[in-house]
Amino acid sequence: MFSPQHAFLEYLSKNNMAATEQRRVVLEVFLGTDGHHSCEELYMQVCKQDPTISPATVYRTVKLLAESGIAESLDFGDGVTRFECRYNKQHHDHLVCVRCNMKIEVVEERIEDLQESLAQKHGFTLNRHKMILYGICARCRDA
Amino acid sequence: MFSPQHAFLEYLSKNNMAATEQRRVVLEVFLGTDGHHSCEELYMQVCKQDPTISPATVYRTVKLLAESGIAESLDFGDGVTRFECRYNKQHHDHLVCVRCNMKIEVVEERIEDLQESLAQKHGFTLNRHKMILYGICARCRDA
DNA sequence: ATAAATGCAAACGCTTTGCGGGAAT
DNA sequence: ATTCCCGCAAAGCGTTTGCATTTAT
Repeated sequence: MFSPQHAFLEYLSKNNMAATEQRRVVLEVFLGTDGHHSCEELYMQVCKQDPTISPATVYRTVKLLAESGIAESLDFGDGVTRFECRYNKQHHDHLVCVRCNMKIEVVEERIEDLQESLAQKHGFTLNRHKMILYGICARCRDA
Repeated sequence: MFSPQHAFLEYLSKNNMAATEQRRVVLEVFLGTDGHHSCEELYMQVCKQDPTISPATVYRTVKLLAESGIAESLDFGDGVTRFECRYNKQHHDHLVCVRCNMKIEVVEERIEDLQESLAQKHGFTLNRHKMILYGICARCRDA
């Protein structure tokens, strides 16, 4: 009832979709790799578990994970869509090191509040936002 | 001395690049269309002025505009890179209506400050950031 | 039995690139 | 004269899709 696995099964049955072995494997791999991963990266992991699963199935399944709210898609601007787990996780933004690509998840309530009032000031009902901070991390600067 | 045209010529000569008619036309079109435009959109405008100019040249020239600091590339997440004029314009972020695609340029100094201190708190030297707020504009909500 | 999901390979949309002829320096 | 640039067409990239077959319901 409170696991992402269960949530996914519920989403599938609610939409008359089949609970296939491939979908189970993709979800398992997705949950097992924390961080922010592309479909290609996930596919490589999936292959280790079952080499007969195709890239197309990974793309298709990850899209379902996003639609069901278990995954969230991220665009760091390098042409690749990445995904992170959103299940039972609070919203956060990202701090990205432009040198080593390290990514830190950050939250700043005051920014969120200001975004909301900024949107309101312009008559907008805010749905969501994307905020990515690019810089150089401490380790790279000292290196 | 203070026009984008001059700045571009200077950038070109500094890098041993030729001041061609095509580059002049692309710059002129870019400066003449305010807002946020894709290379394809710019190409269509360019064609009206000179139908012999190729898409490839538009892509190549716009890239030069970005490298020279006259243009800035924007990624609103729909798979198309757009460009806006950066010459003598202050930094700003964007508010995007997810329904009609209207885009408003916004600035909130307090957010900028909080971003800076948030980065510092994590040991980052901040280079730049991307912030896009997605929502529904007043007109679309009332419609 | 029906409807849906899979693997495969081809197609997609945006963008970049190799090439030979042509233009700027 | 040399270097750089252009237009063209082809390739590149991550991702999506049509199709015939296999699988879940």
